[in-house]
Amino acid sequence: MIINKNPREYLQSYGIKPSLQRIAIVEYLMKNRIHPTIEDIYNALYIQVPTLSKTTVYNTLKLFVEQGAVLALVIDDKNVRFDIDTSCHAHFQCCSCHRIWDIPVGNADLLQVRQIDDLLITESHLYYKGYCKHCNNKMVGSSC
Amino acid sequence: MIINKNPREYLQSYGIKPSLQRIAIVEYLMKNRIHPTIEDIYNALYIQVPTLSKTTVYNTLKLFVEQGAVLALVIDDKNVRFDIDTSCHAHFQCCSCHRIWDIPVGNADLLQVRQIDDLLITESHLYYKGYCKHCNNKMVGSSC
DNA sequence: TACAATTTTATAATGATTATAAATAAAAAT
DNA sequence: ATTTTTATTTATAATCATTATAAAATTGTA
Repeated sequence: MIINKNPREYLQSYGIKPSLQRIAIVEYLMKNRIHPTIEDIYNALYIQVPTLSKTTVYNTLKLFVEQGAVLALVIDDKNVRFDIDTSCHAHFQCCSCHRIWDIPVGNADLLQVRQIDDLLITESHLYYKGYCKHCNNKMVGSSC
Repeated sequence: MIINKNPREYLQSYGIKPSLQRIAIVEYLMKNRIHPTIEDIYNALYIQVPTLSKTTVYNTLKLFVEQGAVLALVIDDKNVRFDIDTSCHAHFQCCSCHRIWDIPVGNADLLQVRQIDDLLITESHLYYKGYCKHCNNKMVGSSC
């Protein structure tokens, strides 16, 4: 799935009707590949979409995830993060600044959605935790 | 690290002073390899340790995780799960019944704690989501 | 225009987790 | 053994992400 597509078409390709709010949200996800929280998205958009409500952000992301247009990342125990890049890659979260980065996976075999035992697997997630360059240098306090 | 060890020695080997409550909790984790939540642990133990408080379960698990005696699993967005098996393995969570199982990893390379770019990696987690045999047969509703 | 369906919104409710500070227990010192 | 100090446990309240609910606004359609 190409991400540098116009937001409207992107939504439609996943069977999602493109409303003003939905377009603003995908657009934000396309341009800000920081694995944002609901809060991040809301804070960034309520200026340009003044009527926006946080409930709408929750509802919209739930819809996007259900339709497969966005991936929900459960890595941080504090907040769910969202990733519009649904292609095969891993993540790294810094225990100190809590930012999340994409990590390419060399051998993607382990992440291939496949049959294991009697389990029907629909998603695979690989993530690392540790300290980013900045926080490791500064020796800033942990919280993982 | 051997898990079939007596709880007291296990705690001591991680530099944790073995109190009554702490022993009850590791013992529970050793005998019930179901990746329990705080709630699960509390519900199972407050009968045999009547003074037990949920705050203690939170505090204790936090200590165990900090000392490396137990692994915190962030897979389910609802609750953190705990695993006393800190050896290299993956997990599977059923989107319907929310149970979590251990999955062996064939090639553990991806999960090896190592240096990537400028990142200092301290933990790796691989997990799958989908439907277990029981829920897939019964076609029970999702919630992932 | 009027009707129906969808989407958005504000508000309240839920529920996991953390903060706080008092109570208890254990260890050390006298 | 008794006091003093430290560590641990506990009850309670606070926080904060997420969900539920129902009303309001918007869109599509006859």
